[in-house]
Amino acid sequence: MKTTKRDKLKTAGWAVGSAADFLGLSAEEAALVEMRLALSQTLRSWRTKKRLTQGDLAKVLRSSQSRVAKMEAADPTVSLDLLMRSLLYLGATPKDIAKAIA
Amino acid sequence: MKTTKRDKLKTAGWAVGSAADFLGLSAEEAALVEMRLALSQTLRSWRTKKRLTQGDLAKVLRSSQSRVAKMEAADPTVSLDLLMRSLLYLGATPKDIAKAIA
DNA sequence: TGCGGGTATGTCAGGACTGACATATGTTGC
DNA sequence: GCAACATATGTCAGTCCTGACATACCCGCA
Repeated sequence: MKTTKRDKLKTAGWAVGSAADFLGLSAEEAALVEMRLALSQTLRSWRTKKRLTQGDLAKVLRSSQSRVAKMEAADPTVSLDLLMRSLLYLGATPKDIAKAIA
Repeated sequence: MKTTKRDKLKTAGWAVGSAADFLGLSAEEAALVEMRLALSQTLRSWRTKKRLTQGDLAKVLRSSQSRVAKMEAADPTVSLDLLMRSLLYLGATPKDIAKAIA
């Protein structure tokens, strides 16, 4: 979790669209980060809309509360795979996911 | 590579839209498979449009020809992460990716 | 103030993914 | 037929991701 502070800094005070490139990130890496961010926010909004706690969602996913927290924090250790799988298990469709990252 | 035959079977004779659920896959798993399929096809079409060989693309990605082949075959051992990263490095945007999976 | 439910952060063993290599299977032009 | 090139398939050691646990932080409430 060594990049946590940077990430918090990054997501803290900035508009979503402009996030994630004032460090030495290539365009591709920046796009990846923004996608991770977009998906994590979408995940949280779907979860809260369903009035589930992170623990509840963890049970659905057969994962753990801490991992859900990391997903929603767009922690660098969570993959896009996991984020997408989680959204699908929350009832989102590929279309919803597409809308989130577009 | 133990599920190779199933995958080949799966992708071989069927229309794209209907693929990937005539085995015991949950809706979520099926959606995941279809996304992998859609991305792999998109990857191939972007690569060929640019007239690159799998080897060329591998060099861009700092990967190997065999992995590129597996990506385009939607091999179960390639992650959505890798597919997306590859598309981005081919010049695709998140919007393009969204369009592919929608 | 202290409690209780919810969320965040750090860590780690084990499993999944990756790049690389070897090799097989096309495919094209001679 | 056979090179030369492109793509496919199998395998494996090293790396990264995952779930789980521990623990800290944050409220709202009594």
